[in-house]
Amino acid sequence: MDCFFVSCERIREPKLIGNPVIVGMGYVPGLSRGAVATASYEARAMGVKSAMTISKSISLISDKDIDPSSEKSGYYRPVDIQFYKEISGSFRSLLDEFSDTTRHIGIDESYLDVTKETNWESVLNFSQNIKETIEKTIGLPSSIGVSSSMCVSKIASAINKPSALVIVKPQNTKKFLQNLPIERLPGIGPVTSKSLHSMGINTIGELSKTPISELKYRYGSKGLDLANMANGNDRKKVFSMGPRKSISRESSLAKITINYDEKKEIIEKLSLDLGSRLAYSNTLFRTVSIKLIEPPYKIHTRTISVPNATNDVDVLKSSAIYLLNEFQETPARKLGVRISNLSLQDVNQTKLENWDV
DNA sequence: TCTGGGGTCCTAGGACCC
DNA sequence: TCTGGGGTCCTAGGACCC
Repeated sequence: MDCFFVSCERIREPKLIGNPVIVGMGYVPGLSRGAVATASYEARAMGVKSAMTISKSISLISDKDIDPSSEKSGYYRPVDIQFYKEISGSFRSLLDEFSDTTRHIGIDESYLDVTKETNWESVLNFSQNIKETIEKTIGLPSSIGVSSSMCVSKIASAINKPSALVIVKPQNTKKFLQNLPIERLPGIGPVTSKSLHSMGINTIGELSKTPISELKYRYGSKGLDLANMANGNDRKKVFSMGPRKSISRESSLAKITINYDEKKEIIEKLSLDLGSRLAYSNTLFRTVSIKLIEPPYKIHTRTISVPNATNDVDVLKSSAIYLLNEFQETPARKLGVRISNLSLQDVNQTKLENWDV
């Protein structure tokens, strides 16, 4: 989806269409707080970028709801993740009608296996049809990339945003990737990118010429993935999502605190929050983790596993608090609780226990 | 540059088992 | 008392993604 959060706001508030729009996390209407989650393309053209502070953004584009007379003005809205999730759901089910094999990633991105289309002409029609249907029935603008691999399709979908349709035929893959910066490859973040630049590798073409042995030596299994992607040999298949591996809750503190009771209270609240999600599913957990971010940004994690899978909220809560004990004196800016090692409750559990007896 | 919330995968070391 | 080879599970941290 193109600037998904903004597009969602435009669905329920059409006056935002065509105007600069900024959706901010931690933003409170009327205050210059928080950071930019998503900016419309009109706002981006005026210099607003993701993750920029709202106050910086307001210095570029003032808030039209506050100052309607201003020449350079746009609309600011807080993130309403529940609403976006609803829209995401309808867009996913729409895509599921187009292909048996879909993989939905995050809130606004999906892969479709369209191998059954037999030629590129039909792929083009198919893709245009999807794009128009999403636009007409849900009101969402989107960009689509088509190729013979997930990796190249992803890059292609992003290369001409917004509202783009890019098809890369197999014989053109090398040429397409050749001069793109390595940052376009999924899996290359700030750390890997810096490391590759230090080796003099700046484009995907240059990466593809680097000996695989060297990439493997420096980056382990990831090095092999990089080599494959750079050569357009990404063999990952589109498959539906497996079961969820972990569930977590975290929250940034209004103020950095060192006080143990305050930290404990937050950990308890997050645990209960997680627990309430378990109550209505038949999910069991075996492992509990906490996360504590110490200023300026040092991440600590502690983990403990219990012998038997459970959905007992008290076990969750007391485990989390037990783990917190090690950080009695540590200042925290953010705290989180996570459960993992998930399994589904076995309906025959009781029977089995009886057998054990 | 500063740092929201929810995830996944990988690595490396340690404990433990046969 | 010293310690092979092969394996599993657990934990802490890091990198990355939307």
